[in-house]
Amino acid sequence: MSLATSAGAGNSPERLHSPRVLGTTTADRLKEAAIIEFAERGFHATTTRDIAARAGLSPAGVYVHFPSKEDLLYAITLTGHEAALEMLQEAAADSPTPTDALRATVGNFARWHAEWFRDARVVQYEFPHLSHDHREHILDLRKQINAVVADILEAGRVAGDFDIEDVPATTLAVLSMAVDVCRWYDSEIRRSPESIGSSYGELAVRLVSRR
Amino acid sequence: MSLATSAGAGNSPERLHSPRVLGTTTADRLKEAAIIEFAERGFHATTTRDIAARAGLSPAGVYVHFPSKEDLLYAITLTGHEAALEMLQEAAADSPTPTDALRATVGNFARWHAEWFRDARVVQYEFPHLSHDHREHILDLRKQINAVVADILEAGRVAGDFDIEDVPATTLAVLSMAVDVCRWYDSEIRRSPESIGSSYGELAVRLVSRR
DNA sequence: GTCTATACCTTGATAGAC
DNA sequence: GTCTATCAAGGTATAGAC
Repeated sequence: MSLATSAGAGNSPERLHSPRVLGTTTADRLKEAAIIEFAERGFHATTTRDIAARAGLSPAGVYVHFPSKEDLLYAITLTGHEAALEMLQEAAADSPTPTDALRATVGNFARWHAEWFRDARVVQYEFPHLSHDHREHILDLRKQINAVVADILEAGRVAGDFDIEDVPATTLAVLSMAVDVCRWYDSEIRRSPESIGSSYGELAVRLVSRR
Repeated sequence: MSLATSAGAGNSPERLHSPRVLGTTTADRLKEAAIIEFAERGFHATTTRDIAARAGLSPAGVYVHFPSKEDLLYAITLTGHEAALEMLQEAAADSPTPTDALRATVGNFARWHAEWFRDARVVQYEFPHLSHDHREHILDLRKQINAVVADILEAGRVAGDFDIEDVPATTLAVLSMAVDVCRWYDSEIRRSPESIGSSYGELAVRLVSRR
């Protein structure tokens, strides 16, 4: 599945890039289990016994695949950030104008935060609980994510399409809208991730377009 | 200090309603200490020993004032939600038009999430870790907070000032922008809470105004 | 209301058999 | 690679003196 198809429209029926490969190996099953537990109760409230039980292993079985609980969090966080960044870069590359690029990136970003809300919660809320070195590495990916949108806003401002006072501040506000989706979205919500994505894409365009 | 003065302008130098009374009693000192610890490391990662030490008490001293760690979280969460709701209601009441009301409420809400970012993080991120009964009660306050903004958007839509397709969805998006401020704001950030508030107020107006 | 001392439990992680 | 058994540390909360 190529993102190219969904990037422009923002409402294609196929799922976005999965932030993980599903259940292929035992390590993947452990990541799956840990995502569900971390998202539900937080990193520190989750025990390695919870994770092992959900993955169908004994408590000791976890440590064959990950040296510590924090390494498991890091693996999940890394995969999640890489998936999100890749998705944004593809969406930006496939868009002919800054307006299209903004709609596609913010729309897909919001959609991703709904579709993979458990992964997103771990990515966004458990990030501060990484070890120092792991956090530094992830921070680099976060800056790249920010830069994708900042570059679009700056290009649109220079081209005269956008009316923006402060590009970094507006980047933050626009990403905030999308990130916060994972806080309130869950499986009970009636609206589809595609619908959320397309409306957030439009909101972002509205927020910056010259009138 | 009345909020009436800051509600309209959104950039007055006085601080917004404190979500707590500072250091008056031992219970307040414990709340202060717990806010710092919960905001920094999360509810479950914080030990009652951490809180007691920061408040200058022995580990056992906490239980004279709060029956459990969760009750301490509830007390903080309740005060925080009440302060935020009161602030929004005053800001809305002091505004003559829907546009002014939206600018004032969203602006002050964003400003509050910067100025009291530690309190806000506890309010927003530790909410799921409350006990069932406590969570239900807080949920009621959250619905009232939502309603303040939803009512403003609906009034502006009916009056023809705003161009909104879906009022509940737009309410969510606008509040999301402001709530997410507490995720990235901290004492290192150069921008003042007042400046954040006034620019987020403008962004909200831009997002819904008929052009 | 605050302390010291401690009960009792759960935790992350390891040892060693299979 | 998975298990059972277990450790050492640290957790929340309580008892009882002052």
